Amino acid sequence: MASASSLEIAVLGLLKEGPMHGYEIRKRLGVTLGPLWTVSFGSLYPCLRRLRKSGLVQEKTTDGADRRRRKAATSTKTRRSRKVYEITPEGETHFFTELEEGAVYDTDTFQTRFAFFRYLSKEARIGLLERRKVHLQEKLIEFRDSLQTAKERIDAYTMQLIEHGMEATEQDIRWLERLIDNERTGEGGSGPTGSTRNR
Amino acid sequence: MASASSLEIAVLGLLKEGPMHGYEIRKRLGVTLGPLWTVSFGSLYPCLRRLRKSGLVQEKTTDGADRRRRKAATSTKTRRSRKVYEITPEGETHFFTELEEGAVYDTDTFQTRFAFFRYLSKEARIGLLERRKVHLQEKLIEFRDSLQTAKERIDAYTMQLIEHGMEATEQDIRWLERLIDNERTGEGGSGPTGSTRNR
DNA sequence: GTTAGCATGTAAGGAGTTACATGATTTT
DNA sequence: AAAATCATGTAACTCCTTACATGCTAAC
Repeated sequence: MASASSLEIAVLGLLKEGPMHGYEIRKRLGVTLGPLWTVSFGSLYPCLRRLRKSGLVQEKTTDGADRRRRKAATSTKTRRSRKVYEITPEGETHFFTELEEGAVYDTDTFQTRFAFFRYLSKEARIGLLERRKVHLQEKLIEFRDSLQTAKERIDAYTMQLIEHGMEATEQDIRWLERLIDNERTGEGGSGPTGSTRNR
Repeated sequence: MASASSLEIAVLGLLKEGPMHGYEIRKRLGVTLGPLWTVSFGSLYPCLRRLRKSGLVQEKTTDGADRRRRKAATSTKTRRSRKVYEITPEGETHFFTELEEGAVYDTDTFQTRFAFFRYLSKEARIGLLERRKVHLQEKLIEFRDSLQTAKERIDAYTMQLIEHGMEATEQDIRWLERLIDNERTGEGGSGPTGSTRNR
């Protein structure tokens, strides 16, 4: 069971909220992970097949009436035969393991974990945030070294690029520091922790 | 001649400074495009082959002494047979076309163009910066709509993700505005334009 | 003489995309 | 009846990566 892609994690995390079919998963991805995270069907359906083959999700056995046999359904929308997937116990285990152990070196990977932070303990959340912070600080040092070493040889535009990269990284670090602070003080009002377990 | 990848543009741009072999190109990419831009050889060499087949670069005919025939060279480092590439006139044309017409929707694509801004006219530079700015402003609107539409349904952590995404985008826009301003005022001190044509 | 660094290249594979193919249901 | 939307899936392609294979030259 090789390390899962961000998409696999996101699908598992979404299915934890309840059984869903592919088309719906795609729509919800944009809501849960931010409007910029979109996935094509050509990527999503093969992903679902992989997850099913690994036993991390399964096709839901349509409880009660068999959808396919009904004609002219009673207001319950029938539509085309949809495959509704649900997460398996193995999928849950895998999801939690991946969520905690996930690499923090890649922005996408980190953001995918972050979007499902509500499923982690406060300690695990702080751990991931700290690891991400350390990584960004190392990145910042790389930027500084690069400026130091190449100072004379680099183009003014490259300089702008590097300086802007540093500013963006510094802003990311400040964001992480605020989040860590929020977690530590337990926050008592509109903060993250207990909220939005809306299901 | 399909639209070139960022790597192809970067290689052509680097070769405009003078003939180079693959190993050296890789080292210089990090200097010109910032420390985070690295490419593996497994990606670079096939790219060079593609560029040669398209006639955008050519193997330099070793002027003067033929490297391979010399034994025990006279202090000039011989090393292993290296293939030195140089940009062709077609490559130059292609480079300029791609540089000006390049998409601004993708961060990598834009940054690659930006790193070679010194080869563009002030008007072309301002044009690209403005197009990038418009794109980021549209992205910002997408973020805002997403918050508006999903307000009630989204998790507090997703909210943090979206808000941070917006802050980062706003910072990017301010950076672009500063750059546009610099270009317009023609800047008279340490600004971009005339500097660093150091070769 | 062995290790480190310079130098080029191939093979396999991962993770995504677009375009295509198909078909059901709802709205106009 | 046509068009839009819901719904699933495959095929071909892109662009990158890691791991491997090879070999030269300089330094210890």
